[in-house]
Amino acid sequence: MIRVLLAEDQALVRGALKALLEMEGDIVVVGEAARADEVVPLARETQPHVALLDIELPGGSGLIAAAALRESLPECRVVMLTTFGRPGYVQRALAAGAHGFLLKDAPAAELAVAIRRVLQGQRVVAPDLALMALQEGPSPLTQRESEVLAAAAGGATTADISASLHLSEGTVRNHLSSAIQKLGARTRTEAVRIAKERGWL
Amino acid sequence: MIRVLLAEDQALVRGALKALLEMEGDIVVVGEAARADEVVPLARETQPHVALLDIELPGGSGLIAAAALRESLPECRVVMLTTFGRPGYVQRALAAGAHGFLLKDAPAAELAVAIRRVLQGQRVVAPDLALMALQEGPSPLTQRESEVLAAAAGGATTADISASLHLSEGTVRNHLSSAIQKLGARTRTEAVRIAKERGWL
DNA sequence: GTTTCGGCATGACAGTTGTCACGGCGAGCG
DNA sequence: CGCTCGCCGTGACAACTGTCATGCCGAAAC
Repeated sequence: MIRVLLAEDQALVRGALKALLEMEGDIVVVGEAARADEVVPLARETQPHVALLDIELPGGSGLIAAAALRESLPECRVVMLTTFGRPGYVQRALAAGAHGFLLKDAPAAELAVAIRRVLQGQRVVAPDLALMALQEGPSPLTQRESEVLAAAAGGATTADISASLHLSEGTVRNHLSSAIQKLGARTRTEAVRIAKERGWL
Repeated sequence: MIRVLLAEDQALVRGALKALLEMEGDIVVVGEAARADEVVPLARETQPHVALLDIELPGGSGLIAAAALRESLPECRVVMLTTFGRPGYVQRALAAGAHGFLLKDAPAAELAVAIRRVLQGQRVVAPDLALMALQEGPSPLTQRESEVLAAAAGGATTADISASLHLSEGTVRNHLSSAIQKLGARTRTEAVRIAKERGWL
């Protein structure tokens, strides 16, 4: 039997995925987590062969959970599961030690296939996503630019950002201006949208 | 047997929900739609007792599909299913003729229960959502304000909005200013964020 | 029939934002 | 070492944004 840990914040989807997996016969869901910080303790307790992690989880992202899992249970394979094909996520997920990366857009039959492949040591990435990831490349933003842009995402003003990051307003505007140019945007708002679409935020 | 139509854009989630429902024994999924505009034709063909509609669907929202379904198959009950508890959605969904409104946060067991209740003529709304909907009330924005705010959501400038809605720039700024005040925001970006959170966009 | 409200518009104003030029500091590199 | 690059800052300027006062129009409400 393949022992699977399931991390997904929406209970209904989590329950449905469990039903789907257990229809396979040779798969059993040994643990269910709704938050990122529940993953490692639960994995220690249940010793799964594979952890299926949603990338967007409360209590820290699935990426953090994947890295933590890699530390404490190196034997456990990690498959990331996510809604949007943000290409930036793929690189970050693989860097965090994930063995597979699936979209929720994929057909249901593919899930069990992916789990078996990953258990055999293969890396499984949704093909169109892999392509996109190669095309887009990694984020062109420096760390500071990302921070400033992230702070601007919620609608904060320049003054708000400068206060929260302990920078001068002029510097904040410079970083934003740089990010706007790199992303081909015309306003900070547009830059935020583009960065989010690409998974760079 | 209860005949169910399933509309959900993410194939994996759709397949998983189907597996969950069919575990019940007395429920059969007779149709699966990935887009809003597939719902009515598919329903005509498959004659379901209940349609389970995600609110966020490509090809028009689930709200539109619900209203169209109410027109062409009045016998068919409608249950909306959504990710976020945007209170504004509840009112709009009920106005569109939905009989139930569930969150994907709800426990998996609740889904079948809700379907059976709705079939018996009851209205089923997730209790915490109903409360929030009453607290928040409907959107305070006029139609024009909503349109302008929606156009601003993607990062468009005042000039862009005025062009796409055939208004003067001054008028756009007035509508935005009004929306910003009504929402208690300080910038258009913040107003967009607040309106989205409340389901008013 | 007068009042109220939403929509549309103009003009003016202060404040914010995006850009540019310029300089300084520290880290990595040939 | 000199060079580049990221980071931080300043000052200045044009453009954009948010607000306000004021006005006109049509529809709904009293």
